[in-house]
Amino acid sequence: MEVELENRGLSKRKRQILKAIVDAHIQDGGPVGSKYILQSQQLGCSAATIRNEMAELEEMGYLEQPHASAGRIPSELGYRFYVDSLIEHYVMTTNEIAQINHLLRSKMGELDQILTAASNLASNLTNYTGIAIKPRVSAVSISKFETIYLDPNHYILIAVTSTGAVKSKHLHPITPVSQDAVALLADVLNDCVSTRLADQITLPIIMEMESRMGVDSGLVGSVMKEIYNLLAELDEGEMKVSGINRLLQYPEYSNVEHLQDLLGTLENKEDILNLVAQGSNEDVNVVIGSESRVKVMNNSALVFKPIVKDGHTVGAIGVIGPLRMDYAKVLATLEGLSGNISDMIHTNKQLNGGTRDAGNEKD
Amino acid sequence: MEVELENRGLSKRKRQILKAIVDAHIQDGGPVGSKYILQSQQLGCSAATIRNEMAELEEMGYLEQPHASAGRIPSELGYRFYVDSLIEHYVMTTNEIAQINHLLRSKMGELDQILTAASNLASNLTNYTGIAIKPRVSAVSISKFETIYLDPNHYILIAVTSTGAVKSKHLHPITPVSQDAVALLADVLNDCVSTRLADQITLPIIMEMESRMGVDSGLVGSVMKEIYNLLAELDEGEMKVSGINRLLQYPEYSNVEHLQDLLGTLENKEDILNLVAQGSNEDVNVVIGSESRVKVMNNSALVFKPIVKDGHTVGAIGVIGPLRMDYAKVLATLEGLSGNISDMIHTNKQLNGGTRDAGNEKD
DNA sequence: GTTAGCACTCGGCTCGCTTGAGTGCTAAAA
DNA sequence: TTTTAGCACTCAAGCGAGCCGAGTGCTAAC
Repeated sequence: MEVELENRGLSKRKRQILKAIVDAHIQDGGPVGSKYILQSQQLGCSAATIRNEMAELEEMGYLEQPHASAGRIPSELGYRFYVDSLIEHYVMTTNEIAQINHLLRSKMGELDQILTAASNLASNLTNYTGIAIKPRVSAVSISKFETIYLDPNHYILIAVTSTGAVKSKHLHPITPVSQDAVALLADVLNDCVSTRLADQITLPIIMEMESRMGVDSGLVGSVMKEIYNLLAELDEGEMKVSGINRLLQYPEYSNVEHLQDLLGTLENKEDILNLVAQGSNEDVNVVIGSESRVKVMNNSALVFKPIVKDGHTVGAIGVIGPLRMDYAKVLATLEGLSGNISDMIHTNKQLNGGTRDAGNEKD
Repeated sequence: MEVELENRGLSKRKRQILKAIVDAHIQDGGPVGSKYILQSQQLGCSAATIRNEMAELEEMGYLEQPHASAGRIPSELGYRFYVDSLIEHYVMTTNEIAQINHLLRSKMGELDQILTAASNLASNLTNYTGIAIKPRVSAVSISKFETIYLDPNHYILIAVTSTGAVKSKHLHPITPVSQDAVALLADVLNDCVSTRLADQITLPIIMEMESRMGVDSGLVGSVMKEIYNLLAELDEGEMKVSGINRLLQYPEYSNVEHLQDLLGTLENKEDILNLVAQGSNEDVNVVIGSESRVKVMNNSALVFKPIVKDGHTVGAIGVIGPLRMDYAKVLATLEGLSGNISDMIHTNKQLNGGTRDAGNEKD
């Protein structure tokens, strides 16, 4: 009974045929006919039987026919079933593993850089478009402030967030300030603002700050405005795309409309950031075409894997491409990459005693 | 004689015909025939005469014929002559000016953000792909260091460059350090390293730093390594692209190869950063197809305007698109945008005493 | 339930035809 | 010498007919 459920009532033969069709279609992109299945698979039956099965699979919604006298192609439901139940585990070649190790190890840097490198690598290894994401973080606070005095009309405000990100703002006060005032400002901010969320900074707190700043209380107003901006920026999320040109090799994107849709989505970022925000934090997520509510994704698939540190999603890497994506390979690649990245950001100390710099995160 | 020279020996009529052809071609993208010129222009001669002139213009290299029985299209030389001598000044609509003002003023922030907003705007207003560039800076030094102590195994190094950019690195020393040691490190770095270029940091200097750090001399090695990395990153330049999808509306990019070439170039960034680095610092630069040594640009044109502050190029905005670009409009738009940006970054003090300016922050 | 056979469908390709925009050339006019 | 009118020529693009072949659905027999 469980097996029946998991297989959604598909006989073993139907599953084998469906898998063969998806595999073949992923490879050439053309419709797959009964004759091809007959000779590629070893199921002891004739083409006519296969045709019957295919007709039933179509009726069940797993296959589609582009036109009456063509073979079948998988429907979105077909891909979904394939990804959930039929897919074979792809084993990365030693060469691929070596590439991951080499590039990521050499590109040690802040999380930003690691993610960008990883998205590049994902694109290279899979031949689809890679994306690197820094997700929206809603409940972020600032854990530490610092100020750098440059001249009486110019100082820099530095903020370290609870996720470890460092942000800076240049400030140009109208009335000249002293180095001491700027230093005091950092102390006051650390005492009054840090570890508080935006909506926990109340008027009494601001008044206390102003009183502690004494003659330089005028600084508080402008600084607080910048802090709000800064928190808002953190809230936005970021996304980098690499390997757009790889899309062009897939005939599905010679349809200008599909290409335009996808490029528009990549441009926008909003839609994809939302999808990633909604996704599971643990697994690799697969979004197939119109499964998402994002209409523009209709003819494409998105696969992504969040990078988790200390229970927080600090980033994600992914791949975007045509529906007939080589899911097996993409899943394996993203798993491999994310494993490496997690290792990197969890190794706090390094062998060489040098720097190790897990970018945006907190310890 | 001077006029002759400036017009490269083209009679007034030839210039009028050439301009009419370029204008028409920019608009429809098709070859332009003698008949069209006859009725669009008021030059008192017949189609046959125009044909003769066109034949001569072709011989001189300003026009090309896609095939024997088609009209003419401008050659790269033709575009160049058009841009240099024939172009009419485009006057921005009040609506366009309002858009620039509104969006840029509302997007006050660090230079990064301004540039990105400007490139978006350039793309919107012109209907081509916009780019925002932070150029390579070769002779950059660090003007100020700061450190932020987080815990005995984790501190942050902050560096402010001579161009005002702020960069940060997380460091995780193997042996625990004290807050005082980290603070001392900042002082030592400010005394010994700041204002020096990378190749001016010699062994004696490093030894002096180690001696001043006392028991914590072990920190110096790892920090110096990060500083080198940081300087290397500054050296790289950055580029953001917006509105790639706009390219698809131009039939020249339905040629998959051309599109692939251009997308590849946009991906790479190297080529365009080089072009911008070579360009004039003052004017709007126009690079028409194979004029540049970048082969992949063969079927596209790049127009960009550097943003200069205190004699240094701190950024650039530009537009990339097909050869038959509406140069008049693009030139006007970029001039307008860069004017606004310059105003913004030169206003050191703001009415509200708020922020402004140059910063590229790192997390 | 499976198979063999057959008629049918339909996209994609090729071929030839027509159309029309646009040219170059020549010979006459200015 | 320059301009013009006229004419023959060229060639891409669009259209439709026709063929091909892969692949189907259906039916009748196993």
